[in-house]
Amino acid sequence: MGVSKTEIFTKQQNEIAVFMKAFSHPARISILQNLFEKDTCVCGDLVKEIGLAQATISQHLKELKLLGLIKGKVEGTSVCYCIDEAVWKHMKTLLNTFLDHDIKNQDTCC
Amino acid sequence: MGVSKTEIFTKQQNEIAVFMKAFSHPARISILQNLFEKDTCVCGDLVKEIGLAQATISQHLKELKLLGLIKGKVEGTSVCYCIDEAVWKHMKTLLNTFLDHDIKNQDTCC
DNA sequence: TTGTTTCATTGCAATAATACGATAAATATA
DNA sequence: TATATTTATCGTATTATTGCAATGAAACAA
Repeated sequence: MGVSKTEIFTKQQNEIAVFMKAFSHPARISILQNLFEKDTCVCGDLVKEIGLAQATISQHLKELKLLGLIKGKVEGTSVCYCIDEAVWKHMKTLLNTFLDHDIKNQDTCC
Repeated sequence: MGVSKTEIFTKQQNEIAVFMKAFSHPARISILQNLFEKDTCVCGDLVKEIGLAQATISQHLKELKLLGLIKGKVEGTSVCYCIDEAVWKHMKTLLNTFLDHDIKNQDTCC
């Protein structure tokens, strides 16, 4: 994309953007929803469930794992993925500081 | 990025991803925070405040406007941008249906 | 009218993201 | 050991995103 100038923004602004980017693709939304609903902990199940190539799902899982939102446990030849509760809570708190702003000056402008 | 296969996901999953993408760049986070804090309603103020080129800020504003999150009112030679409260609320409700999941099976797996 | 200010658009270069086939790596099974 | 199963990684084609200089367009001021 051309380099984002992260250095001119605050740590918090960059961190919010990074989490939001993790959620900016419907495949990753679907993966996380599946993990919440359980049963489909395993990579292969997600591939069947979602309908993208195995390599693609694996790549999306890697991104979520890199951010810490999910963790994987090897079980034989398959891998079980789960949400990391602590990171998820941290993320939610962070995003809410941004989303829960009050809208002022609704009358004085626009 | 290669084409995202939006057709294999639900309407809701795609809509969540679209809003998240709007927030996936620190410049757009900063713009919205500025609009919340008011004073810097005007495009030129945002350019000074944030420190990206005028063309770049204008482009980010366009994306947010296209999504409906902000609206602009021409005032002479300048343009005043504000949050669209209704769209913002809709977005928050939508994102919370995703973010507010309960984490089950924390014991049975991973 | 002429110049000034402010914002949007265009065009381009650089880089990131998406998707998938092919293949490697690791474990289980016969 | 040989084969099958499952996941990760590599390579690559395609498309999207970021950023900015240059230029337009619109409103204002002199």
